[in-house]
Amino acid sequence: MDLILAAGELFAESGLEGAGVRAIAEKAGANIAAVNYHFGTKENLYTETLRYVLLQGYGLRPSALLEQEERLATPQGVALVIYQMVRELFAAYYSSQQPRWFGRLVLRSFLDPTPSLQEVVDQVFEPDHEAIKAIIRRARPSMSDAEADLWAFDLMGRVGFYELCRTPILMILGKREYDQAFLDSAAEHVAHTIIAGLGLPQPEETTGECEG
Amino acid sequence: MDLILAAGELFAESGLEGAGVRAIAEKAGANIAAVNYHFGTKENLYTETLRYVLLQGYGLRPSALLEQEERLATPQGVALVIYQMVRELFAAYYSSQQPRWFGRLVLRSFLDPTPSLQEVVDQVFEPDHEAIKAIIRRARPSMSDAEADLWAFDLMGRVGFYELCRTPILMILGKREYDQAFLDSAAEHVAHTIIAGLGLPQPEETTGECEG
DNA sequence: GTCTATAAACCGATAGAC
DNA sequence: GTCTATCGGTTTATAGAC
Repeated sequence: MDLILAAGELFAESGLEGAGVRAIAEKAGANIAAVNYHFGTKENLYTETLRYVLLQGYGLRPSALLEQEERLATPQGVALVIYQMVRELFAAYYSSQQPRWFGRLVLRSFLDPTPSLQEVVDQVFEPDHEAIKAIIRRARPSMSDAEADLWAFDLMGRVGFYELCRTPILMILGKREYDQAFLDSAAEHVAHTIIAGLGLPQPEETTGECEG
Repeated sequence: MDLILAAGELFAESGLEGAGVRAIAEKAGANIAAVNYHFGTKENLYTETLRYVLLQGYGLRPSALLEQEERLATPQGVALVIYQMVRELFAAYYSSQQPRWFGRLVLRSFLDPTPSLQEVVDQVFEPDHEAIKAIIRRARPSMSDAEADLWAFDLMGRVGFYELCRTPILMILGKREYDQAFLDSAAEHVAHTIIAGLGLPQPEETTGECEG
């Protein structure tokens, strides 16, 4: 197993301080000295792991949705794009196809900021944030920049919430792990309330997975 | 300075693994051995710190709002209770009167669960969650239990988001720290959209602008 | 590049004097 | 209850053989 993949899983689980290079090397099937040989320090490995997840791991980029100019011409089209984006964000964070630690590592990078966070924000989060704002502005062109910020934060925050609060949410729900039905209903709820809040018409073909 | 206050600040900043007992004792102006003398182990100190913040530090308990039976009789009253609750939650998490590390420590306790989390969830989060659900049900009595869960998660998640993502949000906004005007507008946005989403009338006496 | 051995520092916990 | 000194273990990082 690659050192970055092993490190990402352990960093996501236990944090930068909690995960040791011994455990990382052992999980990767490599020698302890390999970490130092390839990355120099543990912090460098952490930085590279975060960069890998955000720049290569995630297939989803909301900014790509902006290019669908023709779909954004009508309120129905904007609603569908928002619906699709929320569903894909949930899939990116909670799909069993993605390693489960991707989202958790991203959240940890917010609580334990390293100098590389600025770079990742500039290259990933800021463009995505602007893209979400632009899509929202298609629904309400008169919206102020500050209010568009709040709507965009709203959207991303509600997706990340179910990862951040996974443990207490599962305790409250009395479940052992999220099931697909719950994640589906949560994604539907987020998409539905945002679309309704923006005054857009609800897409009809909801429960399915919109093929465009 | 009290050991718990010093520990809370450092645990919030660096996590359970990142904060050392030496640094905690030094910040508290106490001897290293005092930690072991009063709390036995570092994990016990962490547990007591979390308990202190959640059971005594926060004045706010949404479940207390449930007792205002007469205000919950009308849609206008329910809307006002929700509005007030969101404003108070924002104040509890972001007011300069509260130590800034309160919210951060709570978030960390979700990512690095200890056995004490179950107790805190049972005593604090689960009752508050049920209280929020009950208030929401006053607005939409026919709502299913599962949908009320999602609305309640929604509310809490959007409050906590600005603490969790404080660093990237400030990077995106190009600010150095939250100012009161931004926090006010964020709280207004959350309250406004939830009240509107539940089909309730907006309270008139909102300090902000939103007239929909 | 991969491994062993080890350095140098730090950690939490504690014994024992006061 | 407070302090010093220290124990035993762990950490990251690295030197050097292969």
